[in-house]
Amino acid sequence: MPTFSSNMSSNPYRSQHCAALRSSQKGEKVRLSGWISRKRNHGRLLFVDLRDSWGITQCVLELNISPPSYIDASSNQHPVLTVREDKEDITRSGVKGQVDWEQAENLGSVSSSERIALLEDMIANTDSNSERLQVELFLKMEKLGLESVISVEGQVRARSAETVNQNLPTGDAELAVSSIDILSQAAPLPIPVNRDADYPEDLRLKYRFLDLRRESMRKKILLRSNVIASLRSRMMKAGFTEFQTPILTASSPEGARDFLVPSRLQPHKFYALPQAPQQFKQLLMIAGFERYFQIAPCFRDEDARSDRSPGEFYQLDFEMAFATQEEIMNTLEAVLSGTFVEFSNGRMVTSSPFPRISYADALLRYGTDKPDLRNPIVICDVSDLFADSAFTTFAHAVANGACVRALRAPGASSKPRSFFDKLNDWSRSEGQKGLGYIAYPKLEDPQGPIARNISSELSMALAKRADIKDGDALFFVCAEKKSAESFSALVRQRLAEACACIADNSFEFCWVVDFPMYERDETSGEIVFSHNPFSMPQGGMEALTGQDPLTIVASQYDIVCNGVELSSGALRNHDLATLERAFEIAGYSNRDLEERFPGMFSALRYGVPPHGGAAPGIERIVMLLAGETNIREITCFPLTQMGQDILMGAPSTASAEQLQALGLRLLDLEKKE
RNA sequence: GGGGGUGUAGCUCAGUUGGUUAGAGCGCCGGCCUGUCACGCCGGAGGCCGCGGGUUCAAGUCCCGUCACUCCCGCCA
Repeated sequence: MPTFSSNMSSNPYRSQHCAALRSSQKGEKVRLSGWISRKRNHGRLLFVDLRDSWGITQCVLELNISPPSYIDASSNQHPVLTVREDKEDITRSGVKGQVDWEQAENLGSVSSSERIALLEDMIANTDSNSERLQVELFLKMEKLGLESVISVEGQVRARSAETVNQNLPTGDAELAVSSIDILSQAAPLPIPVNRDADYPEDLRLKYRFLDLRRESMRKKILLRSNVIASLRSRMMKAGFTEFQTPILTASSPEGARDFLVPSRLQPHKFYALPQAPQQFKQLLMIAGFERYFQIAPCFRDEDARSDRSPGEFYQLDFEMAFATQEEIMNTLEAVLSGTFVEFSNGRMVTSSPFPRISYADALLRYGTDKPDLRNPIVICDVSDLFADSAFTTFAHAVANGACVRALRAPGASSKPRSFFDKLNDWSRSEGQKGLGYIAYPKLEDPQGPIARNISSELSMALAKRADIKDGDALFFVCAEKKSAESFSALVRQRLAEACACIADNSFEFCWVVDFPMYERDETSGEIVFSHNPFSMPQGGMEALTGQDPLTIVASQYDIVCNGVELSSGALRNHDLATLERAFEIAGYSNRDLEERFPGMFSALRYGVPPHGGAAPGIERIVMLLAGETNIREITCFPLTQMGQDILMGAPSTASAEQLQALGLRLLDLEKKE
């Protein structure tokens, strides 16, 4: 909670904020401003929870007035009005004498305007000025809708022991209101603000300014801000300088669809919004700024997912010159681990150094290049063990090039038969031939259809390789390599959930390194860049000229937390000849390179320091720390899945004048129909 | 581009095999209430059942189409 230290003695709205009230201020005169969060009206006692950016203070109004002189003071009725059925008779001037307190309980109701008129009359007939003010004040507050903005003045009171609210920092005090300024009245709310419940996405986005007033949303948005501040200060302490790079620019080498912005001064030409400041940060390296960073907005015109906004997101983009891959990784590791520890709230964070896993190992052991290490299950290859085995289904498949992967399910041997059958059915629904298993209630007593078909030596060998303990079960995925990898990743997740062995209160980091530089495009059969084309291949020019391209690995590294890829990074290919060769392998000529990346192409000829960097996604970091799986929950004003801003009405059509200025014409699609 | 989910009061939701006047909680309006903190109690208003078409004696309910939001695949460091 930030402290509020500015001197407010001259501020007309408040002398302190709503989180600061304490019983030690008893008797002090205080002015507060904020939103009416809740009201509790007891008829002659009214509580108002006043909320500002910092917290909540309970305000109290009381009606503690004696009846006016024309009322029989001995009657126990209070003077806030009830009137007779023959209310037609009642006029402002004629109230006197017609208020019949003896019969009040049997009387009908009056409209609120009548009530106010009567009260006004009563006030006029009241001798006491302070009582008149009390009634006025009470009515004024009573009428205000939730979320109206007011400024109140009053005296601080200590609450009696039994009325202290332990849930509020301000709970031992309250403000006895003596005056109210209505700054802005609120209409009835389309969505409640003072409750935490689920509301339809479109409604929340249409009234995002209300949605953001909710406590849970405030917390997440503030967390985001604090995380960014922490990242920024850690980067600066590590000697990095923040730079701004253009938003209106040319296409960058990331592979996504660009957002285009038409140029007015250059008709029929377009800017692209940056998919990442990749080229600019490399140009800054070449310009001699050796440690660059930026909380960089990035734009990619791709379809949304729950963890991926349609269009824009932020990265902690950084780059270092004269640095080795290890130095870059250590730098980022320190920043991320420090930030995660700072905001972890007691959750475990992997201690440095984070484990390093090769891309090939990751695919073997976890079936994915972004492993969730909270899951203790490790996949192992058992193709060789089954190759000449009596279990012919696997033996034949292995002979035909498939592989068999084994997954240990801790403690699953005691699960009922239906557990194994259901998993088998599921695997078929996922397009697999099945999901075989051996249950090991005791290591030397393997159970199940596969176990009956193979030698006990093989059962033991499998158990040994998979590190089976008494009570575990071992599952087998048998498929062509790529399919075996991706499916065993699903099985690994599913088994962990079934066996409840995922630690959900920790942040498990790892690095994945040695990514392949190239891969074969499955449809065209051609060799294409597997990831970032600007990465330096390990072995440099030698590797590019003397090696099968598909065996070349790049100096590229991903950092992964709980199965979420936070960032990829790389040493960049800073040598023009090597870069040209790298592109040549992927089918690009020097001319292609020069035309697509003229700035980089030119700059690489004038003295380039070896450099590299990475760019962790801000939203992914915040989502992990906030425990959210949906990016809209940590974004102030997100777009819908279809890329619309419901609140602001974007995207919208352009006027004919706007289009004309851009040299464009409206395509009249409607007329086509 | 493809597949799934949802759509009933201002909000959250219930609504049986297709069958009378579509319900509840919250909110709103009115009444009562001096220690609440999701205050409580009583009463009231509020509905194009997303939209369009179809089947039927009869549709919130079944069928077809469509729109919006959403989840996933494709796509995307």
